[in-house]
Amino acid sequence: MTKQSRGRPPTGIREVAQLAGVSIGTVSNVLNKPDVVAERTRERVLAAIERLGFVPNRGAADLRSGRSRMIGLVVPDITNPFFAEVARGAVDAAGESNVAVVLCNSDQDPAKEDRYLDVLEEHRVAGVVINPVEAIPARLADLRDRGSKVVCVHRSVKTTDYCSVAVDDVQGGRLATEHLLGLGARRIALVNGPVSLRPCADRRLGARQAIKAAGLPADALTEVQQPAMTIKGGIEAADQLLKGSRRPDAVFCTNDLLAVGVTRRLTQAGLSVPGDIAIAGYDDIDLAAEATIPLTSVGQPKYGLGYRATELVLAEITAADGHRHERVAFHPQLTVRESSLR
Amino acid sequence: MTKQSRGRPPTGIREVAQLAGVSIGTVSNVLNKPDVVAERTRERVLAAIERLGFVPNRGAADLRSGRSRMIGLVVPDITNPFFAEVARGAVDAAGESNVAVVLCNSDQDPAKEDRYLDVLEEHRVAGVVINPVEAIPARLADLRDRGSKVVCVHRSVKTTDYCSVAVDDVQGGRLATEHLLGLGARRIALVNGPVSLRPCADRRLGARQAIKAAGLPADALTEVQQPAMTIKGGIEAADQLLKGSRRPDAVFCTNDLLAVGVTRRLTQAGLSVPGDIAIAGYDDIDLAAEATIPLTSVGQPKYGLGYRATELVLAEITAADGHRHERVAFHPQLTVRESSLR
DNA sequence: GGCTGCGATTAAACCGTTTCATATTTCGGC
DNA sequence: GCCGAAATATGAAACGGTTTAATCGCAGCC
Repeated sequence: MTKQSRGRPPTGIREVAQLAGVSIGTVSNVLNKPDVVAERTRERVLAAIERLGFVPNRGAADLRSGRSRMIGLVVPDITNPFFAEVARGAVDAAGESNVAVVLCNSDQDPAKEDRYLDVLEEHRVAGVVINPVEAIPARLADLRDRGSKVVCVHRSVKTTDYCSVAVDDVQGGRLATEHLLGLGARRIALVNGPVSLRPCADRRLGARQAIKAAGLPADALTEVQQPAMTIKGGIEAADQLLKGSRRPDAVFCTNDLLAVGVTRRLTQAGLSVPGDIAIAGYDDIDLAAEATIPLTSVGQPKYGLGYRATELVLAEITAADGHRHERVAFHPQLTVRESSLR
Repeated sequence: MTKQSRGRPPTGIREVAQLAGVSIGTVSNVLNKPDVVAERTRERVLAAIERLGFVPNRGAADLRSGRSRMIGLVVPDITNPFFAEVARGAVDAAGESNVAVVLCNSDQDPAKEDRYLDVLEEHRVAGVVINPVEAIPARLADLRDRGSKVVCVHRSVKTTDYCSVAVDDVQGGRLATEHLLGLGARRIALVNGPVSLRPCADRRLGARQAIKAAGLPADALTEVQQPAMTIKGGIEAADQLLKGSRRPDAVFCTNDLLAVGVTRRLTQAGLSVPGDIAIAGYDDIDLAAEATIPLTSVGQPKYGLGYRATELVLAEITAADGHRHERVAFHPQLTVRESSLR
């Protein structure tokens, strides 16, 4: 229990040393290289530590040793369930090594990202796991020069200057489209977000690949773009589909909210899902499984993404120099639910 | 841009001092009490800092000054959207003061909570914002004795030993029930989780208060308890309601997932929501607004909870001794949607 | 002209550890 | 019982800043 009265000078390594009757160097050894100190001594020191309720000051230790037991995690928004999962994975992985994770929300704002990176730099974090706003902010180089290892997560990185962990969106697009084709669909609508976003572009590419591989003409895939990837956006997209001359027999939405919106509008219009039109979404958010018509969706191993990225950064931190940057590609996974059951 | 070649000795305060032709003490002053140093000198120093790309080592500064620019945030699970919001609020509030937030997930496991608190203690965080597993772990006292300020969030605290921020669940229960009564409901079913959970007990209490205040007999409120507060749990609860002799004319569920389940089962059974039965949920999760029948729900200012708690802890940290602990109670807010429209 | 007072600057001590060169102890072997 | 090597323990320096007491320069004042 080791109560201390408020305000008592904090117990430090020297008081432990004094109580145990050894030098402070020995106490330090007990803490860091227990095998180098004789058992009897070690026990005595440990007893003193216990008795005094001594908790080493990691900051001081880090200062002297030049190491650091903190990493930064920079995500656009922890409120986004996707990144919450990523964060969870990161924190868990770091926790295994007793490394603390500093959370930062960039809000997709380069300036904000910068500010947080400043903070991380000041704290001399050992590493940073980041979903960068821009492709590769030059800023990251500074960070690394200052000694922090950097790993990019959920963003494809061209350079081999950093480790990175991402999910193959092209494959995901292919997966969903192949599934719909397998159902017998021949006129597939792609409800997409802004293709300026890499994931949207990649998922579309995957869809096209699947169409081509199936030997179908390119116009078997028609695209509707929607600036906002929300339920409302999905509803609007569905309206467009309903207006069109040739109704599709399947819809692939590049995210689940769009898919939910589309589903809602189509059923509302009297069409049966999946009877008349099969639907697949992307991201496999909670809502997908819980929707009135459970939604087929391409899931991403979000937790794994964060976990692995953090493992990588920890490895790079520990690595005795010889470190080869790694580019890890996770595979998306298709979960088939009622919305595409025939 | 200030590039540094890999491995160059990191620029420290002394190199800045040398370049600026001043002592290191002056540089420190420029950093911490800019007004105490002459303008000309300050400019010279700032120029040197800029030129060298100097970034102060916060850890070293904290060590000597005894302060700390980090706080810990301990939540059960960042993956839970509720706590994601809280975290967002906390990070934002801390960011205002350039304080870093270390994220910890206790998983409702006292042992895990303890381990994370150890980590925070070692890092000598200035404060901790925590949603504690148990009412008030004795552990928190240790933390505080070590110098960290502690604020409890989203958990009612009996003692006045800590600041705390919580939402009034009794009021929330009352709010929802009053609303249903106002609709003309006279037989209300309460679909509740385990009342061993404080929020569940409180929300029920609020419901009862509303019934009583309306001058209705206590049995105007019937309760169905469900161990799992999930959609599936809601479906099962609805089954019980359907079996019962006197069908209720309104249902108050103590969380939204239950409510979604109940709604789904009732409509599936041919009943109209809100026509035959009005439904209200609790928490106002995203799903509530996005459900097929948008759900009336009692919302909690989650973001505000985290933001305020962090403000409090920062204030307590800064406070020059004279600090009175504060118990902040947030008011829940009812959002009426289709599920209870008449 | 000497003294005071004040703002600006400095040098040295210090924060709590780790590190490392050095000192001391232990111990097997003869 | 002695020797040298191996095993342990030690003390001081160092990490990168902040803090404090002391110093410096200089204007104002009698």
